[in-house]
Amino acid sequence: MGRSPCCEKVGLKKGPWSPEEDQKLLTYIEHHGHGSWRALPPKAGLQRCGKSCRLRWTNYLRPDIKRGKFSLQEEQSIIQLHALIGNRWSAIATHLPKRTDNEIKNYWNTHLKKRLTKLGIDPMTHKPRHHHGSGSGHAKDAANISHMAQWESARLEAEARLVRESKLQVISTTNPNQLLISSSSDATHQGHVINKAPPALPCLDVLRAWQGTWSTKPTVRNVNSTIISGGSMMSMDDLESPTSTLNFPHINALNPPMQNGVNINGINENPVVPSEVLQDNVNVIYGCMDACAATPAWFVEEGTFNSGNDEEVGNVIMPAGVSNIMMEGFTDVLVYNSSLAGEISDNAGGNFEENKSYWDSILNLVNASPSGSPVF
DNA sequence: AACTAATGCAACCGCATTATA
DNA sequence: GTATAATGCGGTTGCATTAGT
Repeated sequence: MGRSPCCEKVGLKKGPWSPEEDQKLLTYIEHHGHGSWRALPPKAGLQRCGKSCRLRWTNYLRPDIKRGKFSLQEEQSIIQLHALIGNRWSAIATHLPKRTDNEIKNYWNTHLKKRLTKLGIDPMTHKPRHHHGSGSGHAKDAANISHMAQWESARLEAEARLVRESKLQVISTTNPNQLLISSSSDATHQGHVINKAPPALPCLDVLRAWQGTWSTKPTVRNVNSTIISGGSMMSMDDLESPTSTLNFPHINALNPPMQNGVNINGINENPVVPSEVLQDNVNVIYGCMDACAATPAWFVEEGTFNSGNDEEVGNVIMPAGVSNIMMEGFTDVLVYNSSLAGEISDNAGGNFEENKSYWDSILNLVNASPSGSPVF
């Protein structure tokens, strides 16, 4: 609630840290841990406020920090995650090992934002800037709207997840080759087993997963945004986002009734997956979020759901690099039914092919234009 | 060589959120 | 339930360095 008084106290040093100060802080934390940051400075012999010490430690002195040039993959991750969750630097940082939120934020503001701008991409919306006089402007606008809706829906789900996070329980991963998805109401029971293939895609690489999805199932055109989530099914109506301005009437109209929570849970002999949603061989996009992250990020991959064989809801391709820890956050399954896809697509005014092209074009531009290139 | 502009980054500020008494 | 302290987080600033003229 109240704001803590910080560096307003007179006599405390501000500004750049000297090597001596760094050494004092480092030595103290190595021996005692940081404990209460406020209490630390006098104990460590520093004329700094606790906040300044904490910042210096977390952004600079911490031993597990990688410094220096960002790799292409890191750049791509930042762009993708930023497109997905916006300026949530700490959340983005959780997916870039050894990088601090401050460093990522600076890198975005000083490098990536400018690059995207020069490429004609709005760094805030991640969509191409409007070109006047374009003959296909209307179609592109429609595609952009569709794209925005897709990602916004994912983002909304992520935000809604934060709200519900304390209520959700997840997962057991005793066998790395099995997924157990538990409901929030009964996390201690055995989960529903989903056999999975060995990891094949980069962890948290949303776009690559997206691309992989499309390369394997090119005929599917859109998603029925029914979300099966930790024991409760959500429609877009359930999503809580103060920032959202989008509505999805066409999607809501297709959602099945909400009274029965969807539960892909082993304790339930008869999983409450509405038949109109999960039918045999229905396509499934698995949304996977990292439970360790302050903000969830989404893996997107697909498999085929076979309701007739609970032990073999297989052919599921899990994103590569998904560790057991990450799998602990595997709480969500987006389900789409290709038989409904055309209808939704028509209503939405765009389709997945356009979105794929959109992301392909961005990544291709970025890939083709490393930091040193004149285009930047 | 001197000046100016641009750039990069560490650090600060202040609001929001969470923890605790 | 409320007030306060502690911490987290994103936006911004200011300074050092580099590039350009």
